[in-house]
Amino acid sequence: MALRVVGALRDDIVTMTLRPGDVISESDIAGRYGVSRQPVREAFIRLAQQGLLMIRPKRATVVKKISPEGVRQSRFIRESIEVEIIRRLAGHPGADAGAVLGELIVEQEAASNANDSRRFHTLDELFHRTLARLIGVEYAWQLIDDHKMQLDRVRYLTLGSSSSKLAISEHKTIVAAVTAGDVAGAEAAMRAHLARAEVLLSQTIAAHPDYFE
Amino acid sequence: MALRVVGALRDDIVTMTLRPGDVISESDIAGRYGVSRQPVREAFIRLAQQGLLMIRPKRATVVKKISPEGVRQSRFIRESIEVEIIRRLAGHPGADAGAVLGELIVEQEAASNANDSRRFHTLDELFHRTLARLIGVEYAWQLIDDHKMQLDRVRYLTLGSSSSKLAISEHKTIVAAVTAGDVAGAEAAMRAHLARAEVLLSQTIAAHPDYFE
DNA sequence: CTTTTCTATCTTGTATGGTAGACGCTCGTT
DNA sequence: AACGAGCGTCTACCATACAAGATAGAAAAG
Repeated sequence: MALRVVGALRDDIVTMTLRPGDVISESDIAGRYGVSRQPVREAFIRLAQQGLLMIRPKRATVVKKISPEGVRQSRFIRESIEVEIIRRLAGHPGADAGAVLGELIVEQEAASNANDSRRFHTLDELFHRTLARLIGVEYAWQLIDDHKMQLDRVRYLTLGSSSSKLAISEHKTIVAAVTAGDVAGAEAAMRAHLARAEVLLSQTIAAHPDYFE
Repeated sequence: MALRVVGALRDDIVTMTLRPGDVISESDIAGRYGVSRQPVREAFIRLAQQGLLMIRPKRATVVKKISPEGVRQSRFIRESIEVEIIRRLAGHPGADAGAVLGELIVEQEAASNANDSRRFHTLDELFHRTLARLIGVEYAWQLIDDHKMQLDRVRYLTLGSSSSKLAISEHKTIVAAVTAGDVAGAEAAMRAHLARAEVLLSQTIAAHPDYFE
């Protein structure tokens, strides 16, 4: 049941129901979920290790503000790994890689046309995860996923401004380069695709400066 | 004081004082360190999140066996990031990069000549961390450090077989390529340097099969 | 002798009480 | 009026007690 608290709190944080800077306490959350303080405490520890909370001994626990530097370095990590993935994939593209990825893009177009940004986000994530799976490093994506929570908070603030058409176009470019075995082209396309998150961050900082440190 | 337990247990695990597969319990560790069960429990949670322990509900807690697949993927992550680091560094080598790294290599040679493998290991780690710092992504190295614990357990099993001379030679090759601005050469040197860990893993699995899953 | 069932014991999980530290407010002093 | 000291209150932290599940071994039945 402590895990339930973890999930609930994490959702509240990434959906900005609990906003950066908000102060919470073990007793507070315990009463809100009808459990004891102990499971809440353990949930706090888990979330603090994931960088979502900041436990201040003897004082209080606050929802961590988003660190622009941290987001920047998370982006660096993601770009490093995804570039390596795409290079290896373009170097040895499996037989069914093009088909599997193409199928995903079709679904993304459907979601985009239906203006279902939530589903598009899920499919976008699945696209990148599939790239990792195709070369047998799905665990690596799991790592990215952990560090992506910070960026997801940013993304949630700018929902609706989803330029899904552009993203789909970039996905197509990537897949084309992969199936053609064009390593350098695939790498460049991936870097361009990921670079768009940079402007997203700048815009969000300007729009919500109090959520950042 | 819970953090003290975390540190002590982590040291015991990476130094193989607590071996993979060993069963421990909260009460056991609590009595051993003269504290209550609660701090120990929180320490277990932290170490479980770091992949060193496996909490089996209502049964027991075991020191996680080393997953060859996990080590392999950790190596993939590390190689991805370090290659990206070295490429950027070779592309824009700072003025003092060569001097700083050269100084570290000198110390490594001293440690190697003195057969101080413990100090050499520290200096080796510092070398790679410095590479990250030189392009402003020290946080990225911190990530590698977390995932490196698994490999450190392997490394501890094969202490003494440290081919430090070879490592130093490879470090020199890397630094030379960086100062020369040779991006491709630096990348190749780094990949070769990291690839040696692969054979280390195979040898260790053969020598201690019961420590792996 | 084999198999099955039940119980004793060990484990983690949860709840609650007490402790020490840090902040903020009030009251006293200058 | 302005500043400082003291006290109340809130916090995370630790210790203890209780509860529930899972296993191992003994005992009983076949």
